[in-house]
Amino acid sequence: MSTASWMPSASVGSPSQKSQTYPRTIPMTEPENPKTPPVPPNPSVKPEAESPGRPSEVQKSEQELVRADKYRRLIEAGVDPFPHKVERTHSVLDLVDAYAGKTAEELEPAPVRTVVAGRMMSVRLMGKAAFFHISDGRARIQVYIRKDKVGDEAYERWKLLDIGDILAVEGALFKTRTGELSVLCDSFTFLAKCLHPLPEKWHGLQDVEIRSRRRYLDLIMNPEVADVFRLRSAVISWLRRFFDGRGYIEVETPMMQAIAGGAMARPFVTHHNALNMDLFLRIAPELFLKRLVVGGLEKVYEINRNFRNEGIDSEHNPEFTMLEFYEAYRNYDDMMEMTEEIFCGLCRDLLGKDEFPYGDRVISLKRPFRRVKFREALAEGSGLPSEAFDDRPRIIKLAEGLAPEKKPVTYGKALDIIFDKHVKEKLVQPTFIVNPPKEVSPLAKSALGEPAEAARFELMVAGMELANAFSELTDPAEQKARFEHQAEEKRKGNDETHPIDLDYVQALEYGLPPTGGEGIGIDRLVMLLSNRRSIREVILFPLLRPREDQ
RNA sequence: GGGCCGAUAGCUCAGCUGGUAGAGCACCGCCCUUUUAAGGCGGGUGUCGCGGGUUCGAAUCCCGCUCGGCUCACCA
Repeated sequence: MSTASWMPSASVGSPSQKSQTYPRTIPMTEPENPKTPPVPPNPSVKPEAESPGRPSEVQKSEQELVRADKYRRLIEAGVDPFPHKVERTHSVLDLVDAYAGKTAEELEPAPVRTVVAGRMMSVRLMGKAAFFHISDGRARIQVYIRKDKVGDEAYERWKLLDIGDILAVEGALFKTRTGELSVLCDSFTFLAKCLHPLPEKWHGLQDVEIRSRRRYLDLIMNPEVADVFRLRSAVISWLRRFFDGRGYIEVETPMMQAIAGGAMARPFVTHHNALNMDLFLRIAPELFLKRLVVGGLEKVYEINRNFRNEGIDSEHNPEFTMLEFYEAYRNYDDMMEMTEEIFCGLCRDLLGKDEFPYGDRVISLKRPFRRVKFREALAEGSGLPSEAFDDRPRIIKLAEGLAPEKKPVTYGKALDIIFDKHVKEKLVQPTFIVNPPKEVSPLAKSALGEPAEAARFELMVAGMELANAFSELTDPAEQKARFEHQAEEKRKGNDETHPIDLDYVQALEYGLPPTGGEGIGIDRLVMLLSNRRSIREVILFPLLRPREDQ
């Protein structure tokens, strides 16, 4: 939303003019605007507070008109509408942490003076005095304002504030009769007007759509939402410390790529005008990171966005954050060790325990995690005997029955389908699914002694795939053959294939040392640790269709 | 993209087989100087998501659309 046209310009509120009468009537009706809605019949609202001029030409509600009018009266009373700064002595959290535990007797002899600022979240007005709470997002504190303390003029001006307004309060700390830490207000400073009513104090903001579209409102009303994003930030900095401490370097590889490789997914297409070429937003950084390992950067990691042009649901957002890391002279067994260290370390350091709830289950992150071969997991989850998986036509037929729209179904793909349908959701406790079929892993080495299997694992927790790692395929000829096989699959109508990247093959021809690589989906990791069932709860601004009225 | 469900006051929600919309909070007026979901008295502030249709009459029934949720497909 652009700046509201009815807002006073900066000069209007400048200090030199602050004692003058506000020179403009507010709000201004644009005379040529025939859509200006009729004035609602409300005798309590002054006529000049009506006829809104919001750029969107959306009619203001009664409460918005009241707020706009109070704001105008504040400015007319000489209040700077946009002050530059306020010197706080404490954050709200500072005060609560330091003094909430003190008794009235401890506070009284030497009252602590404070200047504290926040958003007014509730008001209890009692004639010549009032209590209200202010919040700065991390904590809230009560303020007691008395007419005989601040003076008649200031008290009347305070009454022009609404729930949602931001102000600074100066005064001394005390405890009320009921024992609540409070600030006895000597004076206050207006800092920002909230021109819209806030959601209800008791139920708050529930509407999932509004919570995502106007995340700021969600954050104002639902403090636990901010906790999720603080946790997300802590997860990412923990991971950076982890890798930095092990001699990894953090790198950034292209977001815009001529060939969208490193995974099998549909990319977004964009266009470069000067080069007159289409480019793809990356679906994975993998092939670039391994080029760096070829170049001698033996330990690299990247935490960044990937973009996949696929469906949206509670586990998928078109842009999502991925950690990928590669270490030379390692294999996937080493990556399994590291994965355990990462998950258990995060849990221990950020949650302070090795168990936590997820939905109606308790997830227990204790080393070592269970390790199950892909085929054994299939047998376990599907109820079929292990030998049944040697009967290839039978397995393909079974998979075709489970997912009739997926053609052609190869043996490897059939195993994948059965896994997704029968096994995945049963894997609640952390489980490494080891050695999936090679043909769905075109960038991984074959498992030692098992040519049909990939030297790869996926970590499943709470039915979600949290990590995916393998011993990287380093043989350029083999890699080229795998790419060509993918292209052949594509010609057969399989749209889940990896594109040929001959430049990457050339990099391999210079020699990629044995390398272990892994990807961890940050969004899902945060979902897990914060007990959120939807990816939209851990992404500040998830993709939504735009709305005209927003 | 398919199926199911939803959209009513600023917010959270009621509203039956069709008869011109209600509650709590918020808001407005009055009273109230230690309240805390403050309290008392008075006031409903609405394009019932949008557009058609049926009907004497539609929030309600039918059709189309928009946005969202769940789910299936796709994907991580």
